[in-house]
Amino acid sequence: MDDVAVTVDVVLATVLDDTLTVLLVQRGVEPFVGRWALPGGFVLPDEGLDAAAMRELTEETGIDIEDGGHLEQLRTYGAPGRDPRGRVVSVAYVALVPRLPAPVSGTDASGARFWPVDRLGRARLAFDHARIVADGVERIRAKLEYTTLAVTFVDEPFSIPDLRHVYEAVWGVMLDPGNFSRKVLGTPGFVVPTGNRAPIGAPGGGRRPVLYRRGPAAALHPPILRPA
Amino acid sequence: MDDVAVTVDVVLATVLDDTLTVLLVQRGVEPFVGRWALPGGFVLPDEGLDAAAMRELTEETGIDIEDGGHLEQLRTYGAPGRDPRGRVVSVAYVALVPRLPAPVSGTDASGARFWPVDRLGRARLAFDHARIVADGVERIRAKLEYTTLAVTFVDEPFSIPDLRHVYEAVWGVMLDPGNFSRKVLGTPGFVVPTGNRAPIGAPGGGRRPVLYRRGPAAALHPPILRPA
DNA sequence: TCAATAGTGTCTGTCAGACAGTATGTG
DNA sequence: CACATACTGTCTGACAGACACTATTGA
Repeated sequence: MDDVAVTVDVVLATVLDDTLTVLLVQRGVEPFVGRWALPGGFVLPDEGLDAAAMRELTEETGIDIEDGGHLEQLRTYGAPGRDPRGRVVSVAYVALVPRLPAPVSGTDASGARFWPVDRLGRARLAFDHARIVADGVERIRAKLEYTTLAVTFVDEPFSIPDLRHVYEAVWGVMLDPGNFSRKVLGTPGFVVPTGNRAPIGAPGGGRRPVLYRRGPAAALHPPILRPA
Repeated sequence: MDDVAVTVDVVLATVLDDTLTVLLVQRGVEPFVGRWALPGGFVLPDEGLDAAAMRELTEETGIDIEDGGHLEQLRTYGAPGRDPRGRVVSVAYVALVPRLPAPVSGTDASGARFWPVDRLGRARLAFDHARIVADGVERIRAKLEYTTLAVTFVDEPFSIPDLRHVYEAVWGVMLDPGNFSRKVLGTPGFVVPTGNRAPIGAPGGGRRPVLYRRGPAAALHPPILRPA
């Protein structure tokens, strides 16, 4: 009755070069040697699921979710046959972090890099990880609508246009700068002003935007909806 | 590494007497003998998670989700110590069904009944099932906003006021009959008219409402939002 | 100077909610 | 008749999206 193994897998997402990307590791062991996969691994006997997700992420990539990041459970994948080694049930997580130092490979992985989510057709992911990534990306896109999670993708301090670039990258659309600015500033607790403006010398010219930090609000009322 | 057991637990909800209720079974075996708990049990070695949820529901209560019901994964609970028998990770599900025949007790359960969700303080649920029920109820309340799931709570054919009573029961609020009717009929594919009206002889008098069946639409654009 | 960007003002169409008014049923 | 319920009409305030306009910067 308990020859079932439980693993965690993490869809770690960030915005790089105005593109939504997820972290994949190249597998160094069987099965699927050399293929790209989500960071993850077996849950230890006395370890909570969230703790396991954070530990595996650190072990395989050197990334610590604690500083400014966000981690939440996505869903659980348990179809028989999804892992050739036997019955493996995987609890998937989604993690969001600001721009990062380059990930480090861990013991079980021979490489790690961020992949743009719209270039994943090339990656030939191991197991059912393509499906898990797709579900995770959709979760992220949906959550930007009615939560303030977008701020976990930017470093402080940030400007309203920085935040807009996050929405544009994640949703793959262009938003009206004026309407977006009004919307964010009209939501109490979304961002708090620092009193400063961006330093002189930014490329392209233009008025220097006001800088903000993350606010205390978590939910968004009213939501910022994706264009139809 | 795999002395972890995987179970499924099901929050089966229905609307009875204009009240949202969930099905609980009284445990007949240790641990927590005599306490109320969610129907559920161990996943079999070659069984998918969804299939396990349906099987356990039928075994413990005699209820088959197939006819007109809805089943979806809720989330996974895996804190160490949540089950005194050892490490047990539980994949929780939410199920919605129309009014039902009385549930039958199964082998592992000495009783089964529907509990109104606002009377669960009395029930002293086993394990962490109080938390799971709370999460499931919140999922249901949220999903009524932007999906057509409410129709899975009513028998066909049904009237717009029937559907409104579902929303009122689940959300615990009163809705404006006129605005609700306009909203539902203005959403293509939510309901399809049968051409009939409710039979003469309903209690309370009043104009006979038009009867409908479930429509093909799953999502709701725009959503029906809970009042603030 | 021109080009680019930040942010405000303003208008318009859509929609939610309040509520009046009409149609149709029971007692 | 009185009364209850179903449903339509209509108004108002909030908001999204389009877009003009001003302010501020680099080249």
